Amino acid sequence: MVDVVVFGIIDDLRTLFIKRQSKEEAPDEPFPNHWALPGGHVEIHETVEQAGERELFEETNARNVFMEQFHTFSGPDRDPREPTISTAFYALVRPDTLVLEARSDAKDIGWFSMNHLPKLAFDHADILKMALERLRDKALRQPIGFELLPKKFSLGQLQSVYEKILGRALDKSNFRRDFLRMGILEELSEREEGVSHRPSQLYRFNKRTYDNLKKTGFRFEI
Amino acid sequence: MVDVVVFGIIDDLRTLFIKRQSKEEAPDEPFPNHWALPGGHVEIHETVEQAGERELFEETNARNVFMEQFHTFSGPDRDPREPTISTAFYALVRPDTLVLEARSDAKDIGWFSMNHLPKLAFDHADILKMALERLRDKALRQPIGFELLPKKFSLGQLQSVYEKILGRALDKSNFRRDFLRMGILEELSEREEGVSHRPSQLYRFNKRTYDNLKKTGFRFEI
DNA sequence: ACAAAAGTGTTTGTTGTACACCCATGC
DNA sequence: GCATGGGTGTACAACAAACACTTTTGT
Repeated sequence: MVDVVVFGIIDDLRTLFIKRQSKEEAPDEPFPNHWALPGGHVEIHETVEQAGERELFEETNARNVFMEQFHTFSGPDRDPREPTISTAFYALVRPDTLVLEARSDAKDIGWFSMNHLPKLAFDHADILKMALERLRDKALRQPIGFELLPKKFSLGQLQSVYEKILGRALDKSNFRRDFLRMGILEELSEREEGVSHRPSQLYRFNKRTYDNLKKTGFRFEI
Repeated sequence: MVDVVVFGIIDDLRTLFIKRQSKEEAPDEPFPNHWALPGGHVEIHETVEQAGERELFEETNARNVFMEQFHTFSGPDRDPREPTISTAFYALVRPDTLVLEARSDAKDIGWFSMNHLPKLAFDHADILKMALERLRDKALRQPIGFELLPKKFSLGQLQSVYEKILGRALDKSNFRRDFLRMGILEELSEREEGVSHRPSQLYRFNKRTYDNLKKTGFRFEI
């Protein structure tokens, strides 16, 4: 099996859950009416990565999304029906680019803020908890903030993303200095428009430069 | 399935492999006479962690060993017989405490230095490569060097372990300063004996202090 | 003029890095 | 006395952290 923790930013950091069917709709299914992570079985010809991507696509119609395996959960009691082994992934998406769609076997689909979670099915609360830990760890060591932003963004937006992931405030001056020093941001000739304050400079992430730097032993770190 | 990469230090950093049977002994088994990682199936009542521990015990008679899950490998072509999904672990042991034992279905068992590896079965070379990456990453952020040393050790031994894990030289003065500053080493009233140079002070790792420090947000780092 | 966020500069203390050097022991 | 690894001290550069300040926009 695979389970996918989908992170996106809508005001704050949120994750995507799917509502399971009621007792009447599916008498044999455990955790009726509970919210659960998107996921499912691995097909015979697939890798677990492919299965994760497929499941995500089925729910969100999103392709080419940042996704990383982080842990495999197992044990005889995870699912009351039978022992299961499930590899868990976290994915980073931009919610505005998705087309959510509750499939036949799901009643509903929705975003939940980390501080207002519903009751979750199975051990999905544990999976979510670990996903968040890993995401935070990752954010400090690899430039993944961009995955949650549009191509063009301001340093203010970028800082905000990192603050939401890490759950703590960052110093503006230091954040900018550090990020610009790395040289992986490309300054565009565009600026923000229509805001009632000084418009911000827009940047984009230069993946090529980052990849080159990585080869030379450079280590991203916040 | 589970696979276990067992690391130990014998002169340099080595890993434990098991020799598969020959074509004559087991005509239907793939990779005859190849060396392979210890591993096997997950029993119905087990977690993958328990399966990893069991497999390790069966080969080495070692219990209570540091072991960590690091990745799940999958895909239809990993095993020529059938698609398999295997969760991989790395373990840290002290080779002198083990009782190696080639089980019925294995011809031989042995330690191999990372720079003199034999031809490996399946995708075990990939698994080993990732295990080493993860081990190095871990070594920089968590005090695991002790797992490869006896209870009592000198700072020189400790530094040597880290150098072997990381594959690069470390500055003696800085290494000592940093480690002692953390306060997780307990100075013993013993010193090294019978060496033809100044005898070294012996220490032991104080896990309780480390756990307390961790709670206060302390982060081990080299 | 004011609010609001963008953007800059500076100061202070801490840490990383690279050395040079002294110490205790066996041979 | 010499070789060997243990153990210490220091100087410089780089960096983290905290904070105050200036700039540019819309209302």
